[in-house]
Amino acid sequence: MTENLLEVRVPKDGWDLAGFLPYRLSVVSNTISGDLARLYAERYGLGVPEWRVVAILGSFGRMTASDVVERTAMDKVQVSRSVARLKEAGHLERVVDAADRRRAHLSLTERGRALFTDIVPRAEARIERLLRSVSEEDRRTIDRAVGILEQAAGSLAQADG
Amino acid sequence: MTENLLEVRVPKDGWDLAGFLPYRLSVVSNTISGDLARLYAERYGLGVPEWRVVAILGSFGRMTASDVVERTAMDKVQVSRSVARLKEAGHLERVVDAADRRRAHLSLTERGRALFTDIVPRAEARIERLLRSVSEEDRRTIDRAVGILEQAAGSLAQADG
DNA sequence: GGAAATTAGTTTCTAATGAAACTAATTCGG
DNA sequence: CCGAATTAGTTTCATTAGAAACTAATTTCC
Repeated sequence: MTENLLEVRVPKDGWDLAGFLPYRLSVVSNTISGDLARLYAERYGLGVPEWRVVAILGSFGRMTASDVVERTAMDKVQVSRSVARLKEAGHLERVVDAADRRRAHLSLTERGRALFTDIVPRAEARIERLLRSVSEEDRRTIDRAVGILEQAAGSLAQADG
Repeated sequence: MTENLLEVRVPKDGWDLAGFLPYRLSVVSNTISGDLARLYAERYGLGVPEWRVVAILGSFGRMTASDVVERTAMDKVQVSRSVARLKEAGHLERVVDAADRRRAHLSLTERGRALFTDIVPRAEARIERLLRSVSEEDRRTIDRAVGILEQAAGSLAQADG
């Protein structure tokens, strides 16, 4: 009765994509992210990567683009472009570092901070709606599971690819 | 001590993207999918959408493109293109339905089936490597959590967007 | 039976993506 | 110090994704 979880069975001629962890995760994640993406786009004209940069700066304050890359696991091209758009829109400002002029410190402007404090509760509300019918205990299960996966995926990331 | 899981706290001036469920899920999911995508691409010259179509047909046998869309939550454009490439590569064949000539039945060719049976164990092995250090109990936690999320996300999907 | 609506699937067009090359500033090694 | 290597960040370019329009076949409904 060892159920062979997450691994499913090797195909004689029936193997089920729908039971395959990476696939299931991507469907779930895309569905949820898509829902939020709609919120950001419709209401604020903001793409997901931009929102992430806002969220990071809103959460942790001033930092460089490289710091953002490190914290978000976004790639630097995406960060660079998001920053450009956000600056354009007046949501953040760049201050070139005096000591090392390759680097620039990013921080939210007044406008950017307003955006941040406006979005966060709405995003929370979306998640709350999603989890409306999920019990407190099940939420803990989710939280725990994601933590486990983060750790596992982390080791994967550093062990090359 | 109610810990307010997954919801975190509303920003006075500290709200943490890194604790935000959609974000965490997308990082985890992208890391894992990225790893597999590399396998498909390097070894078989196959993109993720193509692989999904192969996996579905390999798992469930003959079906139409619409059926594939329904089972995978991929969009129809992506399915259409994947099918075209797979046909080109000789991995699947299309048989137009006699009764309804808009529809075509897709199934793996010999080659396609060989591809499928070759990939599946390798994909499984990757997942096994990922979960190497994860206990049986934690695997069950993951499985349960993803199931809960699937259900929650499912209700989200049908309640418009 | 035939115009209008629906469905299956494809094509087109634009925007997003990411790898790789590039620029500019800094550090390292001798 | 000064040339080579490194680092921060940007730009270019080719691919990919996805929305919307489109084609073709089939239903619906009067």
